[in-house]
Amino acid sequence: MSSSDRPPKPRNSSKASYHHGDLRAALLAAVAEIIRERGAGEVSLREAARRAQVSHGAPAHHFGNKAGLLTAFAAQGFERLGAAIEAEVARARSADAAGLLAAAGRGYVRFALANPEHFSIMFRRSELDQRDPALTAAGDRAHARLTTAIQRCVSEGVLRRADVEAATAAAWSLAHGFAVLWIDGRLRSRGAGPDPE
Amino acid sequence: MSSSDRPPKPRNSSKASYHHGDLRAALLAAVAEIIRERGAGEVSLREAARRAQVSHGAPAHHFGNKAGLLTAFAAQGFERLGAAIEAEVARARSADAAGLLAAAGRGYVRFALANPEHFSIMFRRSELDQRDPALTAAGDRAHARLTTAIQRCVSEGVLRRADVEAATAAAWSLAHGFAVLWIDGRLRSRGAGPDPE
DNA sequence: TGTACATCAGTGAACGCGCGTTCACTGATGTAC
DNA sequence: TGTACATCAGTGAACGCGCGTTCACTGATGTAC
Repeated sequence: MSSSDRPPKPRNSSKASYHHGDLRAALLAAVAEIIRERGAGEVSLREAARRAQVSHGAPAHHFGNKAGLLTAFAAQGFERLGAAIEAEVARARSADAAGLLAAAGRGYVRFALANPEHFSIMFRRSELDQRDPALTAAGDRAHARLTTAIQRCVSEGVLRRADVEAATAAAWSLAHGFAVLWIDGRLRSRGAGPDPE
Repeated sequence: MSSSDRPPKPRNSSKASYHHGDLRAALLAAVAEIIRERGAGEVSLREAARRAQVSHGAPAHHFGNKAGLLTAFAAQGFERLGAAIEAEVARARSADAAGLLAAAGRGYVRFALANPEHFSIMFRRSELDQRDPALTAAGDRAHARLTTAIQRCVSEGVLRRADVEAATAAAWSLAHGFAVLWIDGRLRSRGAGPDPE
C-alpha cells in the first residue's frame, strides 16, 4: 500500500511538464474562451482558473491581480495586431503608398475579425493597467505600423503633410469602426468577406 | 408629541410629487452618472437605486431586471442619436447630397461625444434585451436617418446604386470609429473640436 | 365636501452566489556540492 | 551518480463584499359613490 497509494506521476506529455507547463498561456487562452462564450464582462480570475484546471489562487499568483491578467491579454492582442498589419503590408510590398495604407487597414480589420475576443478587451482602457510596459510597448508598435504607411503616402506625394493628422484619424476610424460594427453584428446582413475601403 | 413626531410632509417641490415623482428618469440619470464616474461595467441596480435615493428593490420593480434598466438606457440613447442626426441634417438643408451625408456623420459624432455614457451601452448587445420594442424602434429610427442621406446621394447621382451598401458601411464605420476612438481618448492628442471626414 | 375603497409604486428583509484578495502551506523542480 | 538544500509555482481555506432577485408588506394616490 505505502508505495502504491501515491497517484502515478503525470507523464511528461507534450504540454504538462514543469509544474503546470505553461500556466500563463493556458490562462490567456481561458480568457479568450470566456469572452467568446459569455462576453467580455464575464471574465473573472476564478473562472479562468477553472478552465485552466488550476486552483483559483493561481491566476493572482501569476498576474498579480485581475487587471494584470486582462492587461497581459490585451498586450497579446496588440502584438497580434501589429503582426497582422505587418503581414498585410508585406504582401502588398510592390503596391504604391495608397495601396500600402489600404493593406494596413486590411490587416487591422483582419486581426479584429480573427481575434474579436482580444479586440474587445484591448480598448477597455479603464480595466487595464496602463502603466504596464509590455502593454504600452505592444500598443506603440502596432500604432507605428499605421503611421509608417501614412508617412509613405506623404513621401510619395499622395498626401500633403498638413493632412497627415486628419488622414491618420480617418484611416484609423474607418478600420476601427468597421471592425467594431462587424463584430457587433450590425454590418453582417449581407456581403461576403471583409472589404477594405 | 403625538402630532409632532411625524416628520413634516415633503413639500410639493417642482420635482418630488407623486410617489417619487419620476423614478424612471431619475434611475436613467443615475446610470449615466455611474458610467461617467466608474465605467460601463460598474452599473448595478443597487447603485442606481442608491443614487436615485430609493430602496434597492425599486429599480427591479420598475424595469423588471437589470437588462431592463440597461435596455431602457440604450433606447434613450438611440432616441437622442436619431434626434442629433436629424438636427444636423436640418441645419444643412440647403447642401447637396454629399453635404447631407457629411451632416449626418457630424450628427452621429456629436451625439457620441456629448453622450459617451449612452454610447458605451448602446452597442453592448449581449447585455440588452434585444426583443424590447422601444429599443428596436429607436434603433431603427436612428438607422433610417443614415439610410435616407445615402439614398439622397443616389437620387442626385453622386453615388451609384451598386455602391450603396459599401458606402453605408464606410460612412457608418468612419463615424462610429471616430467616435469610439475619440471617447477612448486615443485620438485626443491634438486637434480642436470634432472634425467630420 | 366627505368617506370608502382599490390600485400599485416603492419598501426592506432575506436568500444564495460568485467574486477578488490574502496567506500560511506544500511539494516539485533546479542547483550546489 | 547521489545527496542536501533553496526556490517558488501552485494550493486551498478563509475573509468580507456587493450583487440580482424574490416577496410579503405599506401607505400614498386616484376614483367611485
